[in-house]
Amino acid sequence: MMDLGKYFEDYITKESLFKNKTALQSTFIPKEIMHREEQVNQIAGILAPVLREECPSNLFVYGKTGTGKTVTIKHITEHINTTAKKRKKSVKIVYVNCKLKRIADTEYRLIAMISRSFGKEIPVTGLPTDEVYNIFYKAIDLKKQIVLIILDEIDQLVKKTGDEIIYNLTRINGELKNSKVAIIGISNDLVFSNNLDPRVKSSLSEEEIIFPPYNALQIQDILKERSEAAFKSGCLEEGLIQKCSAYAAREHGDARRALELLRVAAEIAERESETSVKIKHLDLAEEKIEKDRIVEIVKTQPKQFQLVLHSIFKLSSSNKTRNKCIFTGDIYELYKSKCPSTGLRSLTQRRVSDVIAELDMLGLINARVISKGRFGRTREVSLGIPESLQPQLMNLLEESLGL
DNA sequence: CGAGATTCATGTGAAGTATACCTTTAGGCTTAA
DNA sequence: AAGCCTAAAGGTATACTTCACATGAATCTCGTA
Repeated sequence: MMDLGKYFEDYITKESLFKNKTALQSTFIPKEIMHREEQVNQIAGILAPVLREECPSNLFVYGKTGTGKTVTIKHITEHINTTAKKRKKSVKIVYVNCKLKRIADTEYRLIAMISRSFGKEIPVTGLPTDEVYNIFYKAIDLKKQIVLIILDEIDQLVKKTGDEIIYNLTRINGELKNSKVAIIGISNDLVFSNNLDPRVKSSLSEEEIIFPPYNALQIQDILKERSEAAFKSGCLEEGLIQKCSAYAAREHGDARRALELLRVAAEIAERESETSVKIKHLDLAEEKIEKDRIVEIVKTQPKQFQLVLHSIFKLSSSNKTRNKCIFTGDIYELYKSKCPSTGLRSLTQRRVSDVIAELDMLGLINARVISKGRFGRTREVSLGIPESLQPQLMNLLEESLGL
C-alpha cells in the first residue's frame, strides 16, 4: 500500500515545473500580442473613437481557430476599458460566445445573455422576444454610453438560427436616444459572410480584418515568450518548443493548440515527477487533449443524444468485423429498442435524424447523405473519434444512461 | 440496348403540440381607519 | 377602502411531433435498332 502521507509531503516539497501556469491557459491575455501588430493597429484604429464617446464602425473579424482573434480583441478591449475608466468615459464592453449550447445559441438567449451583463434578470423562457429586446434597449439607454458587443463564433449562431438577429442588432442604434452600439463579430468560418443577407453583410462588416494562420516560426516565438513566463528556467528539454510548434503548424497554425499542448505536456511531466518536460510528453499530451475534449463534449450532451450516440457505437463495433456501413434506419431501430431500459421516451425518427446531424456537427461522428438507388436514401454514418477511446466512452455513456 | 419511368428509405421543410415558465388580472381575504 | 395574496387566464420559447413532399441513383420497362 502506498504511503499517502509521504506522497503528499513529497508533493508539496517537490519543485514545481511551473512558475505561473496561467500564462499557458487559453484565458490568458498577454501584454503584447506577437505577430499581430498589423491587426492590432488596425483594430485599435477602428475602435479608438469610443474613447471620444463616438460610435465606431461595426467590425467583422475572421480567421481559423487559434489565429489569435479572440485574444487580440480581448487585449484591445481591455485597454480601451482601462483607458476609458481613467478618463471617465462611459464605455461598456460585452463579450458573448454564441456557440455555447443552451446559453447563447438562439436569438432570445443571446439577447437575454447580453442584457444579463447589464444586470438585468431575464428568465430562461416565458417572455416574448420583443419584450427581451425592450429590456435590453432600456438597459443600454439608461445613460449615455458607447456599447461594444463582441459576438464570438457568430457563424455558429447564424448557421443555426439565421441572420435576422444580426440585422436587428445592427439596427438598434436607430432606437436608442442616448447610447450607441457597435458590433464586433468574430467568425472561424472564412466564407461565412458570403452567405449572409447583403444588407446584413454590409452593415456588419463595415470594417473587416483577416487573421491569417501563424507559421511554425511565429508559433515558436509565441511559445517561447509564454513559456518564459510560465516555467522555471531549464524545465524544458532542448528542442521541445520547436517540436511543439511543428505539431501545431501542421494543424493550420493553431497557436491555442500549441499552448495547450505545452501546458498539458508539462502537467504530465510533473505528475510523473520528471524534472523537465520531454518530447515524449508531447505525444502523451496530444492524446490526452483529444481525449478530454471528446469526453467533455459527450458528457455534456442531453440524454437523448447520448443514447443515439451509444447506439451508433454499438453498431459500429458490431459492424466493424463485417465491414458494413451504418445507416439511419439501423440506428433508429437500436435506439428505440434501448429506450425502455434507460427510461427515456423514444423520439421520432424525424427528430433522431436531426440529432444525428447535430452529432455530425460536433465532429463525434461523420455522417453524409447518400442515395442507395433502388434502396432509398439515407445517411451513412461512421465514427469520428479514435478507436482507442471507444471503450472508455462506452463506459461513460452506459454509466450516464444507467445501463 | 438505352432512355426514361419507377422505387425505396429516408432527408427535409412547415406547421402543430407539449411543456415549462412568464406576466397580468380578478377575486378573496385581511387589516386599518 | 386599501393592501396583500392566490389562482386562473393568457401569453412565449423551446424541444419535439406530425404531415407532406423532395431526393437521387439502382433497377425496371419498354420501344427501337
